[in-house]
Amino acid sequence: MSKKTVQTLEDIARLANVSRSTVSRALNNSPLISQETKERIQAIARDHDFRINVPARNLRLGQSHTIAFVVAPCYMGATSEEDLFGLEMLSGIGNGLHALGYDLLVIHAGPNDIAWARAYLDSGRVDGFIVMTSNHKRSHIQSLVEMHTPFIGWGTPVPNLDYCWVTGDNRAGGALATRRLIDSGRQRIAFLGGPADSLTVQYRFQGYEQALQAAGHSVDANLLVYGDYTHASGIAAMQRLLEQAPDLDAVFVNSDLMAIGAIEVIQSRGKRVPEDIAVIGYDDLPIAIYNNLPLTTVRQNLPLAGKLLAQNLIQYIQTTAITTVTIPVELVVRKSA
Amino acid sequence: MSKKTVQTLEDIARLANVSRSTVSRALNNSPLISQETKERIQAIARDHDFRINVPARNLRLGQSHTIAFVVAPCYMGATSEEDLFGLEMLSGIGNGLHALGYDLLVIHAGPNDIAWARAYLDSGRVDGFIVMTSNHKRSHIQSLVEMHTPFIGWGTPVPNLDYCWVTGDNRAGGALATRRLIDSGRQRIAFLGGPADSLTVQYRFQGYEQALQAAGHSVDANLLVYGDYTHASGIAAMQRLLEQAPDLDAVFVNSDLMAIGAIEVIQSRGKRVPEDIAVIGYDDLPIAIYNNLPLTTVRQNLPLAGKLLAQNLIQYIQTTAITTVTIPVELVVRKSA
DNA sequence: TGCTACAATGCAATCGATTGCAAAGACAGG
DNA sequence: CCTGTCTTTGCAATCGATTGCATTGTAGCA
Repeated sequence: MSKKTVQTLEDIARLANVSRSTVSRALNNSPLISQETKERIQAIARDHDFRINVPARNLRLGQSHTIAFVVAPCYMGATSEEDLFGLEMLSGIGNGLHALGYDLLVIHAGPNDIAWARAYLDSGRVDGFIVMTSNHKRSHIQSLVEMHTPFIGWGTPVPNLDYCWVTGDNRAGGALATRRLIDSGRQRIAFLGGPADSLTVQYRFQGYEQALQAAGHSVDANLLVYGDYTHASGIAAMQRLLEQAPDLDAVFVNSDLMAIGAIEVIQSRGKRVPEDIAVIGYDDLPIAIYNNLPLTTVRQNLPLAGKLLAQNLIQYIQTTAITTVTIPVELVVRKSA
Repeated sequence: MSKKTVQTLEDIARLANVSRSTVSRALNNSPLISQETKERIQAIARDHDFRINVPARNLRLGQSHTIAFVVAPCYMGATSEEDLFGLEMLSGIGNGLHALGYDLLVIHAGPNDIAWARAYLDSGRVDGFIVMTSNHKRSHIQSLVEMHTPFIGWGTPVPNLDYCWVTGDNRAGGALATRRLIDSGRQRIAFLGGPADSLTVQYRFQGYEQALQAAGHSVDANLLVYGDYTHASGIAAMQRLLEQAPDLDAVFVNSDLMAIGAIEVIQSRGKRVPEDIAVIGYDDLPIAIYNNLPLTTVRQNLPLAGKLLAQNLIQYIQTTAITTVTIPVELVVRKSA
């Protein structure tokens, strides 16, 4: 690409007949410079559309003004529940960072090490990280915290660890879905969860439980079943559910993928959705919208999440203030419930 | 994050009792340094797990060793056909770049300007760009070429413009799908395209045409109809198609989203897929797999595409050699055809 | 007029790595 | 023993921007 004539502060300085310190100060809006000079210099810079050399500034300032978004290395289709909306989230993060003058780097890292953290930090390429909590072992998150790595997590927080995070309100999500089912007159509402040992799932269950109790129902162990977020596990879990409780008339499923599997099973048994059995999913992925039977599902505000991740991480970097935020969740009503 | 004791070349130099030039050369494996010293220094660096300061090196070298992936700013659901597989592609690109020692920056840019190019280049933050051709006006791609911007495009190349690109083989994709339909005995095969003025669509049509002719069939204008890749347009187009040619028994659709819409229409008219009308989509998005009726569709090898984009762009930056590659495409046979 | 105070600007060091050139040491040939 | 050659290493300038401190200029005040 053809080089411009005006490349450095020095060049501007020459044009303006001042020193390069003055130019630097003028462009940074320092109060040391007279209004007049400031405007003159800024005009010159604008006219030659001058772009400051970011690496040089970063070197001098000892920071990179860049944040890394850490993603799992391989996306063989739909890996984890929280991977799927990566791009949508990335967009929010990108905008949030951009507004604060930061750039967004994407790095790929396996769940098996956290060497990337030191590597990227020590080499001065990034100032902090955004990680999907679910992609990392508990112990890794803990290491990050212990090394005082500047990072923020997306997803259900690891308990007893002081770090910045943003998460969707799983309890509210569970309650919202369950309440909808109750309100539409369902009596036997099942819970088809993700992995039972996942906190995320436990919170959703709590929401489910609370909503039931608030309506005078109680939870029936026969109506509880767990999968691993995949389509196949949704099918298997739904089959079990129908055996344990053939009389169920609704099911709150922890992922859209499992929900679609569940619907297949229900329909193959000759029952109708939602007339005989209502189904609510979670995540609001594209597959929920364009499914043959559009899914009623729980959606998180991803653009907002991205923005908060960006803002709070940078706030942490600048002030070491630890913020944690739980963002609201909404029910998208379509055809399945 | 706690600072390490060994941070700079100077620190290593002190430990090894040499000058910092020697350390620099040793770590860069310069032939000027004796094997012995080299190993000694490298060992020290390793033991203190030293990470070189990348911004400083980049400043000195006048390059950033960073590539920007340009994505459209807003993902309101399924914007453009080629946006959806962003993350999968990103993964391939990331790996390709990483292998070559480059980092991956993500920048958001509207289709309405290309100021980002100059801004990022002049500021020295990136060495080149990867852009989705379909997200930019022809004139913008042309501007990029004229400014000698180092970039590579993904998607059908703009004609008569010399630049690096990687694209899926649309002609082959069209032919592959059509041949499959012919081979399974279909007689009246329709073409439901994306925008008629898009080259991508025209190539797919050519594949369709060639396959028909090779089998002794010819193209019937009544079997041709166009949409804009969206679900809604798929529905509308399919309705038109069924009016123009009620006797059709197969349709090759240019996107999975439209294909799903088309199937809805077909089924609502009381016909069966694939028995009465076979449907083949394009892209192999998750919605194709998990659709109620899993879609037979055309898939591009995105991880490969990403890797090639990375490699060829860097090759171009280093040698200004313009490479263009058309990657193969495969048919994924599921239930719809 | 002379002195202080302050506003505006310039000088030069600095961030950390690279690299052309100079210098030092080793060694062989005469 | 001297000199030329070659290998190995160090010195110091450089990339471009920031910033503490010194300097210049100007105005205010007695």
